[in-house]
Amino acid sequence: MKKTMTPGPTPRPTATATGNEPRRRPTINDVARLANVSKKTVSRVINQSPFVNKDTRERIDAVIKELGYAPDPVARGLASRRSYLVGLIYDNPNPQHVIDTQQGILDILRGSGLELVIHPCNRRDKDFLNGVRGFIDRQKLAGVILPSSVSEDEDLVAVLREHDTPYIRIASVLLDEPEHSIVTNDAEGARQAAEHLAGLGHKIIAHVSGPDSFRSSHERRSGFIEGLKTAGLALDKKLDLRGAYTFQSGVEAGRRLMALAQRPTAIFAGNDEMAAGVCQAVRETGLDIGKDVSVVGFDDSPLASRMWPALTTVLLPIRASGRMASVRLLGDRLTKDPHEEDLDGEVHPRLVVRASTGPVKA
Amino acid sequence: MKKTMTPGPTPRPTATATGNEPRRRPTINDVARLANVSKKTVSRVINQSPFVNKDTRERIDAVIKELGYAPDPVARGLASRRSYLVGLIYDNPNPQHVIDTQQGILDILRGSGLELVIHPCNRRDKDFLNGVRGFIDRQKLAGVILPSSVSEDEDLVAVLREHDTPYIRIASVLLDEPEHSIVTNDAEGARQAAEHLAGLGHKIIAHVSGPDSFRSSHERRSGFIEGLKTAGLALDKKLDLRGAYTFQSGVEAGRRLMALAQRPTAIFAGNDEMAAGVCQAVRETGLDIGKDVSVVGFDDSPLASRMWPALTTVLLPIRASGRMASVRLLGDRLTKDPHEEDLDGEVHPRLVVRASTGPVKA
DNA sequence: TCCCTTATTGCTACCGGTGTCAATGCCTGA
DNA sequence: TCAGGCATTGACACCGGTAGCAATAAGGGA
Repeated sequence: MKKTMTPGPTPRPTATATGNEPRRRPTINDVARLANVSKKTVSRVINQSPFVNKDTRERIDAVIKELGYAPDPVARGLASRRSYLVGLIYDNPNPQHVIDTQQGILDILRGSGLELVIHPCNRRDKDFLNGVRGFIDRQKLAGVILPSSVSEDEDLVAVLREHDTPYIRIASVLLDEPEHSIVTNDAEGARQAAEHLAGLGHKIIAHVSGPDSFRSSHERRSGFIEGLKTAGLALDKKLDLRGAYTFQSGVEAGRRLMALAQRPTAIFAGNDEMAAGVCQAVRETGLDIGKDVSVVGFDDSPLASRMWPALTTVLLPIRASGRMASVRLLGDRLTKDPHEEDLDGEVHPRLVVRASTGPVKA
Repeated sequence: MKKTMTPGPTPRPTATATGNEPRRRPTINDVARLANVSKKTVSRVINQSPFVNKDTRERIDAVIKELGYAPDPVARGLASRRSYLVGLIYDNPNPQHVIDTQQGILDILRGSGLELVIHPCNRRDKDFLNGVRGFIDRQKLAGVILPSSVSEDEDLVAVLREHDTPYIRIASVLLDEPEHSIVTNDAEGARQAAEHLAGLGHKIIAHVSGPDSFRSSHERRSGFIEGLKTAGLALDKKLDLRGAYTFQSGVEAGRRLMALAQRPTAIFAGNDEMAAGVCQAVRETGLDIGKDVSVVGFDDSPLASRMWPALTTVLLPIRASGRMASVRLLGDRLTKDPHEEDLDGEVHPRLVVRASTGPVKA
């Protein structure tokens, strides 16, 4: 239908031919012209407006398909004052968490025309809020997802509200209205860890918790204590240490525990990083992990399965929480219907038993 | 100059007033009006056009500052047919690589008004190219960065060229014109590993390489062989195994090596994942890592420093390569001048000696 | 003094969509 | 037969910038 009559060489095979000319993407105007309607009507069709006659809609859909037309998200963003970008803000975290969250979000975004823009930040940096402000103000994000590393920051959330940016917080407990939250129920996982250790006959059990500033530290600790209680045990004050979710802090806590007159026979660390550190400290003492001392972590990071002996830990379904967050955030803007299980607002941790735990020595 | 004379109600307080009304962002029109110039001239200023009178420029800059104006990237994207988004496409995430690359890119993007959009993919999926095509066609990316997991895919690169999307490939060796490449010189690091082991007196040294399909596997292997040669050693065919860059493949290769009549006293694995697997296999035999058998990895992943004993490995400056790629990709679009060291087109690996290697047993 | 250059700047038309609101056609009840 | 209501559709302005080119002012040489 185009310049097919030119007598010259290379007569451009078919419609999809890619000569070396610019090859412009079809626009809404092209569709409108070919379907013989106004662009507004085409716009209605691509936005699934119910006020379009069935025949008209079919005709337009046919043209869209023939042309391979897809609306330009940039233009849509400008006109509607809402970009087709989803923001992910996070702080330094555990790489595996980041990756899993990204994957989860993308599981949902894929095919919807939305893209994921990432924005790591540093909450200790006093300028971090301005960075975030710039980010969400510049791009008019379709929404923002806040994983656990930043979801508890009320100042951050205030900024989002201020800019009318929809958001979802992923956290160990409910922090907000349920519509804005995905709950990971960390306490549940810790409880399982406690029951597992108690079930192996351990009585002298220690805990190394994460930093005070994270809600998850408290949740994991209190879930653990609760689990112990169920088994008729209590957490001795001397065996209740605080770490910082880092490997090094795990090493230090482990050393302190190993130096005690009455050493624990089992240790539950608030995450795998610290658990790995604890293992190192135990080894320094010449004791065997899984035999002399059982160690449990939290997260099921890649580290856990690659350590020697492999670490018993609590698997937190981060990727699933990312999917749920996206579904909740975008709901109506998604093209395909989400899976049933992603509609739920919470995930449940699960204990993964490996070689780092064993029955208490007689 | 505005509608100040209207007698009606709600005379709209002042320009900067922020009641609780929406608080509209200033636009180029606001700047133009206040500076008493046309928007085109303001546009020239924000785009650093040289054809603006100095006084005019200063006046406009002052207004911009006063208003806190920042151009809307979406509108700019629409008008200029180039978004302010940088794409990162990658496969197979070694999480740490992904994170480091993202960080490196963001080190440079930060403050430039550009954002990072991520697009993980699966090269084994036959539809992956279409996914990528949709991605770069929809968003008109300012550019794309291809880290080593995808940089060798010529079909992918062809798609980028086809869509006139600028790109940079990060790879172990030069794959393209230098302007499109960042080179990581993996061979160099492997050579250091060989020299280290030879220096410890090892003679019977094995290698577990990555999969054939990655250039980096060959580079690391041939660098290693070269290093051995320098030390007067050669890589025995029986000790030259192929893995898949996965933990499990490392375990398997390690077992095979441990089953040999003449066991190697040192093993160099093509990455840390496999090295961890090798360590596990060695342990199964009852031998001690670092004493009976020395093991060297490649990447310096978090795993390396958290293992017991900590792994001697080759640190690959991934983050720096991400920075370089961004600088090369965006050059002129960046607001602040890049650091000297980020202008270089290649990074150099470095051996990190830890506890998994030691002198050969007498 | 006048025409031609060069330096600046603004007018106007887009980019590819969306929002508002009026217009059109047809059906229904009075 | 006529007004009113519902279902559809389109005209037009606008989102916030950029691009091409004409317009205007100032400087220089003949």
